[in-house]
Amino acid sequence: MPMNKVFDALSHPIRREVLELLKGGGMTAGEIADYFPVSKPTMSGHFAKLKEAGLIQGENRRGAIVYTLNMSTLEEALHGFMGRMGLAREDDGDVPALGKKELSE
Amino acid sequence: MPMNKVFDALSHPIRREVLELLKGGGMTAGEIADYFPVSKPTMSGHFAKLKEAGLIQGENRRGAIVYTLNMSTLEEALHGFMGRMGLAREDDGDVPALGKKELSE
DNA sequence: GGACATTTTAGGCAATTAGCTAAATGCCTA
DNA sequence: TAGGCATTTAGCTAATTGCCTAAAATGTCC
Repeated sequence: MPMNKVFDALSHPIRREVLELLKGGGMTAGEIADYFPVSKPTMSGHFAKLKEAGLIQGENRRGAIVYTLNMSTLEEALHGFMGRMGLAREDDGDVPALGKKELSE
Repeated sequence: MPMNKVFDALSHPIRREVLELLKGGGMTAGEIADYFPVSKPTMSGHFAKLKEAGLIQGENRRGAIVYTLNMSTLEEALHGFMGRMGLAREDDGDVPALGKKELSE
């Protein structure tokens, strides 16, 4: 998934909080919406943006839509950017962007 | 620094690329601007947003302004969000957000 | 102090975003 | 199939964003 859309989706605090909420498991659109002080249509727009970025997906379940987190997309974008910034995870081993020569000058 | 402003600043690809560029050391506003296909005033606006988020700082040096990266702000925001999402770094040890009881059900 | 280079501010414009209410759609269940 | 609940779409408004050019500020150096 394009990193641009992921970071765009992450730029709104409500959308970040939705992801955090879904960490605990799938929730219906209405359940999620009840956590936030905005209208359901507004929340629907936030869901659309998160879905477009590949961060969540919706599934029809008995008349309601259950949204679930797509952790791998988030992980990929975040780790991708951190890697490019030299903020790699410890188990990644080395720092390919900066070799010995550049470090010593 | 407020995480909201950091993620807002990170939402534009040019601003993320500026950070990446500054990884290699301080650069003047003009030098940075030359890397991007937009006008200098537009870049100045991007710098302002990065500065407001605490991601960079500017210093006067012989008639030019040298911007430098503030890695700790980026690290704090990114690790903070990842921690809340359960995407902790490997050396963080455990996963405080989900204990044994919740895992087994 | 004056000319020059660098960067930001001002002002303007088109597009996008975030929010709302009201209406339409989807989908169960009786 | 009709009613009802859940969700999205439509249509609107206000505010913000991102970009531009032109002008102003800031600071250097002669």
